[in-house]
Amino acid sequence: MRHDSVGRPRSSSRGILEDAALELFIEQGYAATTIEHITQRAGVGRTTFFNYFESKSDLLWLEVDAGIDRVIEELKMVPQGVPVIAALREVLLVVAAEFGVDRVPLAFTQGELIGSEAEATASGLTRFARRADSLAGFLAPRLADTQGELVVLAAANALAGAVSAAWEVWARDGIARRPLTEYVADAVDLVITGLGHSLEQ
Amino acid sequence: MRHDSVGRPRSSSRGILEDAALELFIEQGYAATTIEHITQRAGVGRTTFFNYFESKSDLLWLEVDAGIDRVIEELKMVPQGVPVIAALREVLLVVAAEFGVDRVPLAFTQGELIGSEAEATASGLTRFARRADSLAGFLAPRLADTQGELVVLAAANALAGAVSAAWEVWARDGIARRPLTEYVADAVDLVITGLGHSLEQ
DNA sequence: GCTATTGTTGGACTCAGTTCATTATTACGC
DNA sequence: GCGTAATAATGAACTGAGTCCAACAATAGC
Repeated sequence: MRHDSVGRPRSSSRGILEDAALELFIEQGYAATTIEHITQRAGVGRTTFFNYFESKSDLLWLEVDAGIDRVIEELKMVPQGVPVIAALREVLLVVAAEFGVDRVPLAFTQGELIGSEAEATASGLTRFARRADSLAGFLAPRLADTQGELVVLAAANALAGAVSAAWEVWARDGIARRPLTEYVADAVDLVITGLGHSLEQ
Repeated sequence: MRHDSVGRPRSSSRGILEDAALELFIEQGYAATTIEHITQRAGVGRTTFFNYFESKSDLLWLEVDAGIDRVIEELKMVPQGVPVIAALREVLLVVAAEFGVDRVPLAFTQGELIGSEAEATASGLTRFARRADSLAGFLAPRLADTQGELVVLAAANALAGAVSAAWEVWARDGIARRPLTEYVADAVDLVITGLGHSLEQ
């Protein structure tokens, strides 16, 4: 069988587990649903769950994880010598354009059902970290000549924060939401052009 | 209530637990230390631990938590009408100045000992979230007239990301570290003046 | 068909974190 | 001092996530 980039098996069990989990989350909420429930409904053994997901909360962030994967892919293809920030912005927008209303993360749409707010926050932040890491990995070699570690990390964190805010507001805007691209553009440009410039004077 | 060896009463076990935990983390690492170990060494019942801390990982972030508390306090005292971003920057620098080399979070100094990298990341990100929330709480009422939710959240997240990067690099710089204020100033200014301005052309 | 690879499984385990009713300690009014 | 109300400490029993591992099943390639 084939494996994806994270090294996890890819077969039909994954989709079955996702479907079972979604049903149960809607029926009884996230907190009340145990991994055992999910695997029982999916008709597989409990251990199998951990072949496909690292934790229960992974199920809430499938789309965000996919988005981050795509950003990493696209960043790999950016040629050297291109203006760094502009290229990064472009990649973030291109990937955002791939996410329509059918790809809103469960974490946001089922927010009320989750119950354990802390766990949702913590698991969401794991995505923030991965996003920040991916951006730092892109920036570091391209800025190392001129900038120190602090600048690279601060820039990566700030951009990751902006993109996270974009996803969150987009998801929360419900049926009235505009395309994700617009949210990401606004948030990222705020950081790129500067808070001082945009908000004050 | 417990008494120490001299027989003097102690109003709370919190300090004892912190000390016991620090010892054990250094002796055997974070992952290998259970809450039961900590409470045993502290001479206290296991349940008592949860009277003082929400989770084991809280012990890694005591100083960061204190810093966020201080920022929240200071932000409360900022008068209305003051330039928002400038005031915020000032508060972040003032609080950073309170943290000397004796207040480096265990999360960073004992990083190698922690073992469970994922848990350290996740617990650290909980602090990021609280920091972002505190900044958003400050910005929201002051920008609501002119700015939407996205701008407020993106700005808060970006600044929180920058400050987190500052703490991290400061902590990692080891014995050669300069004052935390300098790191925070650089990181925050990067976001305030804009990545485009600072990093490109 | 044979075999190496990859996927699935259950069982036993550790430990964080929760709940709750009970008991110790302290603070305080008198 | 004495009694009492508030607060802190405690143990016991529980839930459930996540890990480890050895056995077993399915499959692809040959």
